[in-house]
Amino acid sequence: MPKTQQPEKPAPVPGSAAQKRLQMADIARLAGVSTATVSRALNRSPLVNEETRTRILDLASSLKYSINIGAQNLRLKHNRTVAVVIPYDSATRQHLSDPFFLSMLGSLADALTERGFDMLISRVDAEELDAAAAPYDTGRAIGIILVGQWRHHDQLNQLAARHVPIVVWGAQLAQQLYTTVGSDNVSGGMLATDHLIARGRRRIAFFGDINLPEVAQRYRGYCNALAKHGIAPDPQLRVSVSFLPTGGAEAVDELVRRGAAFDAIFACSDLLAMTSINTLREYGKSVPGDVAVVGYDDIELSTYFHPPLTTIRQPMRAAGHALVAALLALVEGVPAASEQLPTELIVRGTTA
Amino acid sequence: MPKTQQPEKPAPVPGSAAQKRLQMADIARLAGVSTATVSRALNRSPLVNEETRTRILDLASSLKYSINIGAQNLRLKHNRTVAVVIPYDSATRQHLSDPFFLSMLGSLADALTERGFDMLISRVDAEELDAAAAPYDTGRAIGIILVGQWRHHDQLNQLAARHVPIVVWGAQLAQQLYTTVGSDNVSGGMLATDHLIARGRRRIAFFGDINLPEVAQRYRGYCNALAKHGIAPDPQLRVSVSFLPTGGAEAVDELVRRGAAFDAIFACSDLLAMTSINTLREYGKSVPGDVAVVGYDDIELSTYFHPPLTTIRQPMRAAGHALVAALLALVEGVPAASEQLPTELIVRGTTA
DNA sequence: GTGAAAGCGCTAACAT
DNA sequence: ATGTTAGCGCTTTCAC
Repeated sequence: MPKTQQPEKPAPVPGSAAQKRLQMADIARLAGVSTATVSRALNRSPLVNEETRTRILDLASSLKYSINIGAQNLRLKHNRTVAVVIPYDSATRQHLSDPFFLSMLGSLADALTERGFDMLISRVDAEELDAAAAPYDTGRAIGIILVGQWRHHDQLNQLAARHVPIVVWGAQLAQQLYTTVGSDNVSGGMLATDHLIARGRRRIAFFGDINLPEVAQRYRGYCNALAKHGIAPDPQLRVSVSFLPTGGAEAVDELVRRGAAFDAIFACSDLLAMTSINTLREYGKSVPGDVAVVGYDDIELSTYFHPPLTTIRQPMRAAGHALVAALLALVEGVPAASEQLPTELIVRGTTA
Repeated sequence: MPKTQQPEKPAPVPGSAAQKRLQMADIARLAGVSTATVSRALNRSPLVNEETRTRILDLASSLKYSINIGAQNLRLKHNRTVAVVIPYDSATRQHLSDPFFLSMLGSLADALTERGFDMLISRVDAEELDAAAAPYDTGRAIGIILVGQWRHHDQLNQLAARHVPIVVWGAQLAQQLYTTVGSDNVSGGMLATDHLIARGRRRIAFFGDINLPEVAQRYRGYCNALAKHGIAPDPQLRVSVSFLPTGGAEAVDELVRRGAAFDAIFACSDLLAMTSINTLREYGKSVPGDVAVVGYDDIELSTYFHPPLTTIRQPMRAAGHALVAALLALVEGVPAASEQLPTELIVRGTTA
């Protein structure tokens, strides 16, 4: 018996790996060489004889042998996994209802795949944000991409101070130790508001929770644009509303309850814009006739909504690539500057 | 020097792990014990002295030490990672535009998290579906959950024949070696169609690509319901259409081009239903007045659409749990039966 | 060109 | 109650 010890129980308990997985030693035995040679052959080392190499490669592929990445990682102290963390609201524990997130996940998956990285997804309670570092702390992932800054600036700073390689999708803030990638929210807010003003609207409502940094910046852009045209922002027209899908109805109801006159809405997400438009309709208001609406994100459905939604596009593909590039820089020890991606106004039917 | 060898270059290359990560030996040294004791303390073994245990635990937590899961997995031959694979259409390489997928990912994330599993996401070319097994083959994951059966029955059977633990979200088919979890599509199709008939509709169009197994089953349900009321399915009313967001417009256009009279539509996804309704509007047709519409999936937006969408709900939470439960059974070597989850008719405005 | 041996960070027999 | 030791599956020096 070449094997020495058999200490652990071999029973296939829940979560245990499969039983009889082929390993390098098996290939070595079958090829009549040592595991060292198999390893070299598999890694295309020039040291191994042409003939031996092909023999081993053929054997491995006909047996569908794949090298065990866990063991390889351990030996190489390598890792090609990135964790993508999505905070969820612990109060509602609701599913991500915004298609924007899916789009972001898709972009990240693409960007990571292109670079040969795997993507580990985890959801963490937004109130326990330092749990976000777990995949890094345990060595599962080389770094963290956090989608959704919420209002947890301080916790994120703490993570960065611990030297957890982390990149956050969100707004760039003062006193920020971590790297963010986001779209230029101020300019997004301005583009939307400028456009509405150019369409002759003056009573422009703002829908969004300005406690969220990104929304606060969009609001700043909104105010800038108003100021540029000598319009004072009317607090009556700012409705604080969550990103939940009920937001649109709540916001329109609130506006009506306040008795505020308005001829336009700038909503901080397309979903919010769409549900707002549906609610406006119930109040007998037409879009864009009575009320022009601009959304944010340019989710795919916006084109197919009725009327097609004017919106601010965030460049999702670029976002995925920028997030990944920044994270990999951090991992290599290169400080990564925060980045603001350009936003773009997409004019469609809701402001025709 | 206690260390023996220093063979590899320590340069932080791309993808390399961070430099100076704390490990068990460090804690052991600082606590003045052996690594075995640290290991035991960390695993709450009753063998270690109360006082020692607390000392070690305190030390570890104050130093923010986390055990290296890769090494632990290797030693334990354990693994608590499940791969979720989402095929994409290689032709369009398009992002998943359907919120249904996000919802599914959310459910899976929840179900896996509850059971203490991590979720690795990968996207594979739908034409290269055996690449789906890679995370399993390389030992990264203990099994695969594939969301989106498409038309790759044979490739899936091959994977199952290789004993890859795999569970597929989709329809149950004949000659199937792999386990599926899906909703009861036949009954879903019947519920939708029965409901439309009960509302007095007789010329019910069917929108969906019946090359997809799930859609084929829904079509069967549709035909059953029609037959039950002595209505012959009119081929003119079946429009084959993809799940892309342009589908609704294309399908309605096609129907109009055919000159087919219709007073209802059963669409195989909510997205399809919504874009169809918008297109109907462009043709001056009212919903539900001229045309009643039933969708499928009950995505969150359906409630907030205008008019709110009547649809067939697939139980997403249950789906996530069922998929995970089936996979874990397979991993333990227990054959897992395919499962059909009940569907439910949700009546809203589009069939009022 | 190939093999023997050491060790990545951890756990569990087996001592003591 | 704790330490010693072997080894999970792999890669790489160092010998031959």
